[in-house]
Amino acid sequence: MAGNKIRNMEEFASVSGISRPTVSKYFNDPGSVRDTTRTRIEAALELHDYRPNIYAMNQNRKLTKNVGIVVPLLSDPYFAEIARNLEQRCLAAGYRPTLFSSHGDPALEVEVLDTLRSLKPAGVLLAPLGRASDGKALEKFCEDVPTLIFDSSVDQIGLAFVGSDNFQFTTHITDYLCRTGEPPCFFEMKTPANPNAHRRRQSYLRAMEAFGHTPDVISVEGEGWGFEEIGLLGGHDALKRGRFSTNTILCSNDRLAIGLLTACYEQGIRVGRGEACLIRVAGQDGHPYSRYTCPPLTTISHNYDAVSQTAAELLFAAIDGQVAVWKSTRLEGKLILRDSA
Amino acid sequence: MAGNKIRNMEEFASVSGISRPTVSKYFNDPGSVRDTTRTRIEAALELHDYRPNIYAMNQNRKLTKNVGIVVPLLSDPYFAEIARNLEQRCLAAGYRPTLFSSHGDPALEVEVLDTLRSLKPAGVLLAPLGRASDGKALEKFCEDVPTLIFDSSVDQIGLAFVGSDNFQFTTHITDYLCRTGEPPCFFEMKTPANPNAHRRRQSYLRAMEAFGHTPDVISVEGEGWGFEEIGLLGGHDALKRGRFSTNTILCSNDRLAIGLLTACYEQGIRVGRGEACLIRVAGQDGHPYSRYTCPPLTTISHNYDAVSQTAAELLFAAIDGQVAVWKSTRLEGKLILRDSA
DNA sequence: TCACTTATTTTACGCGCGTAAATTATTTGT
DNA sequence: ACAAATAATTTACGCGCGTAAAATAAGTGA
Repeated sequence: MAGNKIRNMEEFASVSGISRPTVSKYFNDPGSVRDTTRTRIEAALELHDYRPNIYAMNQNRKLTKNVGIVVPLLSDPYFAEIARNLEQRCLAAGYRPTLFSSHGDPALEVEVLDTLRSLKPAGVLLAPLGRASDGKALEKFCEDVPTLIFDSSVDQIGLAFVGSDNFQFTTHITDYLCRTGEPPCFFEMKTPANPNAHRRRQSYLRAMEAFGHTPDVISVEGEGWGFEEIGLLGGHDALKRGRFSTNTILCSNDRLAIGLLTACYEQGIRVGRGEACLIRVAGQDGHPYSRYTCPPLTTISHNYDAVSQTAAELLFAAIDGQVAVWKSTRLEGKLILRDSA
Repeated sequence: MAGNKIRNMEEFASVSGISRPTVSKYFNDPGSVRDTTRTRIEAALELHDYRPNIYAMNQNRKLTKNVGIVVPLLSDPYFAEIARNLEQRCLAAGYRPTLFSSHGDPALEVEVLDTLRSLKPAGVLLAPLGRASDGKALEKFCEDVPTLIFDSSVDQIGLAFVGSDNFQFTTHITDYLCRTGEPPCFFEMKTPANPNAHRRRQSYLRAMEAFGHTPDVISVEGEGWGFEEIGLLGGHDALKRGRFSTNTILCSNDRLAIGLLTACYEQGIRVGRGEACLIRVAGQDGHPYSRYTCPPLTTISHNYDAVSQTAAELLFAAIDGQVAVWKSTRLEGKLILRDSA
């Protein structure tokens, strides 16, 4: 570990008694050299702690071992969580993940893609901003770089899409709410950034129709990615104006629900399934904070593990040259029953 | 923008009518070439959209334009927020920021530093894990790479430390609580990961003594970085056992408070300053979600902007060769009055 | 043991750019 | 307009490694 200073691969090769090309081969794929050779290299590695210069390494390679992970908003714990999950899978597969956030800004998203391009990544795991994304730029990027789209689907671009089955999400939780009380109203943003929101509204409408109930969609104003604030303000407004036609509210996503719950609290409206409760509120996403709302939020949760595993595996397969036709994988969510509904 | 494919700087230099060394100079610092030259290069840039190969660029440079940003846990919105802030300042200053998270794991923190080292960064903005950090590894890293420590201080390492004045935080909010009601108990983790927690407890004890009250510290069990869960479980336990000697609880941080508020809710204990409220709860940090707890959390907030600005400026100054002796900057927080206390 | 396969070594080149030194061109002050 | 100061060009080398081709060595199976 703490030996002489090794300046380059040449020197390291000589102290390990192996030729430089073989050492180079080892670093590109430790499994590609003979066992005895690998052992000798790793023994030398223990003694001298040398690391190849990544800049020199990547200069002459068409595809590096880099993998870019792009999410719309890293300060949203949902994306932070899935990014962390993906990051570890990349590491485990021998790639070097780099995290990027578009910070909710389409211009930044394009900049991120440009930056990414210059990194010559082996592949990219991209969760687009959605509606606001520069579709042309995304498409062009996907042509140049093996890109797997996750979370929210934008056309049929990239290698494949992996996300959650919004139809199943909303249908399932709507069904639950109908069976256990009054049928739900649907609380959403009027102009949602994310296409999943549209699917959820559609699914709500269809599910309500199928169950023989009259749907009621409350679309609140608000731009951007401050969903809690939008839910809070829109919730206050809707509550004051008596906009909810039943005592049950299904929110388009958990962050909106978090804001709505705060609005309910501030107006002294007790939420939950208990006797003394006036309304029920449910969310969708299984947001890391949904456990800690008051009351704890009933929601339908993404299968974080399955989504990230599927996404990572599809990307790695494509990187390994396994060509496959574009496909969309949508995974089912799991209902998490808590006190809010 | 959409012109012929330029393969390298040589080709780009020829189409722009400038020599390659001058073009190289331009990319390293656009201000270092004559105005007319810069204009011509930028005109050519419009036409051919060439970007230098970053690997070749960085190979021969001792210090790159990279800046590493390391936080203990990116899924904590507090760190996500400050990381975003720092990221944009780096970008604005012409650096290439890269985000890393230690994910609460000391071993990962060391790995991150190793990775960072191989990126030859011009500088690093590092928020250590704290108590659990491998102090030796941090110190060694700081010797090799210009590193500015922020958020939580570990010895006197790196270029400087920038963070919040925990003493002022706790003293200020304790004072507020004492003036407006019963003096607070202090709710904390028994073995906090972060050294700031120790400072806050000390400050609480001192402040209570100064104000002539008897302190009461409730230290709850729990390891790791799942503070909300620790606050929830510890809160339930403490409430059931009547551990709080007054009706006011000051939490060591907002995430703990979020968990405690949920515990209160689940036990039907009304929190706030109103008539019908049994207890008051306050936090510390100004966590992005503190606005959306029920009731909204009174807290003392970091000055995010000032912390990140100071940190960034100190690092950039050091990178520019402005030597300065190690110093610690601790910025005051601002009390945010909401309904919880 | 011999032929065969597979892995390693030797040799050599090039990637794209940083950078230094000497020369030439351009700008600036007066 | 001329000398001085500044900037750009020319030329040339090297960084650390990928990688290809040919030669050699080391394992493998019968």
